[in-house]
Amino acid sequence: MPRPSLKQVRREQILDAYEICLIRYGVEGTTMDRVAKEAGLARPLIRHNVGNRDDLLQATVERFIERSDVSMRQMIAALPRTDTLITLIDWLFDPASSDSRTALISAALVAASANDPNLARTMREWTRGFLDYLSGIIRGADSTLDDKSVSTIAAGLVSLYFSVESLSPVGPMSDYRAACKDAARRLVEPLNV
Amino acid sequence: MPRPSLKQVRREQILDAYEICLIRYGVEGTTMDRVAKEAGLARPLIRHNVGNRDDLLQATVERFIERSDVSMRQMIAALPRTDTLITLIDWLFDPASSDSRTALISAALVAASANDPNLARTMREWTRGFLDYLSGIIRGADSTLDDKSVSTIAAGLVSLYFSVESLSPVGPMSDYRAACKDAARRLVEPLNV
DNA sequence: GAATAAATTGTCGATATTGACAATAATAAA
DNA sequence: TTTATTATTGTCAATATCGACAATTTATTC
Repeated sequence: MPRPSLKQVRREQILDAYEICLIRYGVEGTTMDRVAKEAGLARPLIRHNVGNRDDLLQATVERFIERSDVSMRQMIAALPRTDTLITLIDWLFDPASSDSRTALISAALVAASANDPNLARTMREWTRGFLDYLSGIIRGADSTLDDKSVSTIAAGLVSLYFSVESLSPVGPMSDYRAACKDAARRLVEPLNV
Repeated sequence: MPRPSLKQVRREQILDAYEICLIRYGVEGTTMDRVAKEAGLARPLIRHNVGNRDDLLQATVERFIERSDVSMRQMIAALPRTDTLITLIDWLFDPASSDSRTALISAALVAASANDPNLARTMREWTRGFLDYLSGIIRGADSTLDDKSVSTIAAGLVSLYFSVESLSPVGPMSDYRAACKDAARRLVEPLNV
């Protein structure tokens, strides 16, 4: 009887646009008009389908965490049992398979955490979760490693990866990327891969 | 005869305030009112002493580059001849001596580079300069190193350092900081310090 | 104390942004 | 074809922000 609801479609469409603005203008610089224009929708539709500014941010954060969780599990499932870490490093630092979106969104959210204690807590937990995922991978690749070594390698890989991707707004820096990949390899070199 | 000029004092005061806003709200989220309130001055004084929005950004970028250049040279001059890299790592990752301002400002400027090709070029050059400084330190610490190793270590240290400092808005993560410091040590471990 | 040049304050119009509500158009089922 | 429900558009007032200029105050020098 009713007209079919597009709310879910529109919602994704709007959150996609919000993410792009988030990367380009940051949390405080993202206006409803910019989101609307980016989404190709009228501004009242933003409100109709998602809500006001705060609702947009909250919905984006929730979707971001949900998605990064899913893609992390998928990546873990797709990793081979041998040469696990070498393959992981290839994926993380290959310019073709690289996806700077996650890093750029997290950078914007971390920056905005300075004014938003709740967001700060969320992003702190998200970071810990990311490190935990990586720790699991490393432990699985070399079960003889002690805990300290595991967290050291995990922190090193995360840092190198996010540094490279976060720099993408300034344009391609392929030599820096290659150097970071090499540094990552050196970190895992002494291990039993 | 004329009233003594406070232009230089006010200018520094205003640029300091702008930097704080830049870290908190980003380039697009920093308004003249926020800068004025942060500086404790009336808004027209911002215009009188520095200029409009664009002038503020440009002046801040120039001062940022100038300052980071000076502090980099000072740090190089202050480094000891023995245990150079170990000392450097201690400085970079000691929470007491750490200064997240540089990293947070550069993060904000890099993010804003997505809309501003000129800024992108500037920040790309600044990053290269930062890497070059570090390469020089590393080469000075171990003159037997080949070029590739030097740039690998430099990229690794820069990545680890900026990752740690850029995370500061979410609050202290002392274990992550310690893990990154340990990763940095592992990178320089095989060297003749 | 008067003159001069700068700092400081006051105020304006133009535009941007938000939140909210009303009105209209569209689509599927009965 | 009517009806119900939703999408979409239109419009409004309140506020925020910017750029600009005029008016006033202040401090130094003569």
